[in-house]
Amino acid sequence: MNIGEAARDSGVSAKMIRYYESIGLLPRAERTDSGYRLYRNADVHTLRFIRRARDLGFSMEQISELLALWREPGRASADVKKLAQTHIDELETRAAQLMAMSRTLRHLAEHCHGDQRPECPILDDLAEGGGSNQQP
Amino acid sequence: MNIGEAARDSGVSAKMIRYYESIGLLPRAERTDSGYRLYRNADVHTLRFIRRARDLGFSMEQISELLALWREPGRASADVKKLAQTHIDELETRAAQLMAMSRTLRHLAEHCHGDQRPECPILDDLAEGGGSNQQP
DNA sequence: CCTTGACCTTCCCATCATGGGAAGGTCTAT
DNA sequence: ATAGACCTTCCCATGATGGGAAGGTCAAGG
Repeated sequence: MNIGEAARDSGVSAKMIRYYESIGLLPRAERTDSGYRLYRNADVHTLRFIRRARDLGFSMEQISELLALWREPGRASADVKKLAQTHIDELETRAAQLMAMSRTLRHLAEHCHGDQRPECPILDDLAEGGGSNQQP
Repeated sequence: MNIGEAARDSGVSAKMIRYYESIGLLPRAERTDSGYRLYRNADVHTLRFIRRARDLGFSMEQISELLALWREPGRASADVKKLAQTHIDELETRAAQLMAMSRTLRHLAEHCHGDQRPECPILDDLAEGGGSNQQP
């Protein structure tokens, strides 16, 4: 099948398929005589793997490692789990940072009248810097 | 003062100060005869405002609006609050997405032995796609 | 046989906020 | 006068993705 069909079947855009090939995440695709890339069902399978890993927030580099482990029959599940755990920790760290920002902002917004008057603790905090809001 | 001192005093790198000027977030700085940018305490104040807003995750565009409101004595606090609320919602949405990814991955990792054996539910899920994990 | 439209190719540009670094000018203290 | 710290502008890179242009290919229908 051509790249368009592979894209539709996998949920990965044709643009991204080419990009993944260009950065070496995917092997160079076979080509027709006229230069069109050719894909088989196994390739679509791989593309779906990549899309799901992206949906779980893995970086391209991590996905590259996941693909290598996936293709290696003798892998140790410990290696996969370690990779996953690293990513879980990162996701939770990032989520915690966002929540901390949100919490700070919510506290400020609570005390903002939100009417026609100009007084606003949100701007006051930004201007005067009530101190760091990123707790140690 | 020169840009380096303004950078140290505000916590915004010299590189970023020039960038903010280039995108119009800051007015063009005064210059010495030899072309050096000149800053006053009020400018450092503004830079700190920007840095704090960045620390709270606001985008440059939002910061631009916040600065405009800050400088406008007749602003309505409602406008500030609305901007903040939009951002709070976005932060919480993003945090929730990260947490959803983390939760899915944690569940998969729980069932992964994490030893020398190759069987691994994490890879299985990526390969077979236990279905969407992003709830509707 | 030729046209049309859908598809493919490569190449370049843009995002967002930030940093790195090069090449070259300026300032200050010795 | 010279060293060293500082400044200037300009270009490039990030990560993952999309947009779009210019041009080649293919299948179907007249």
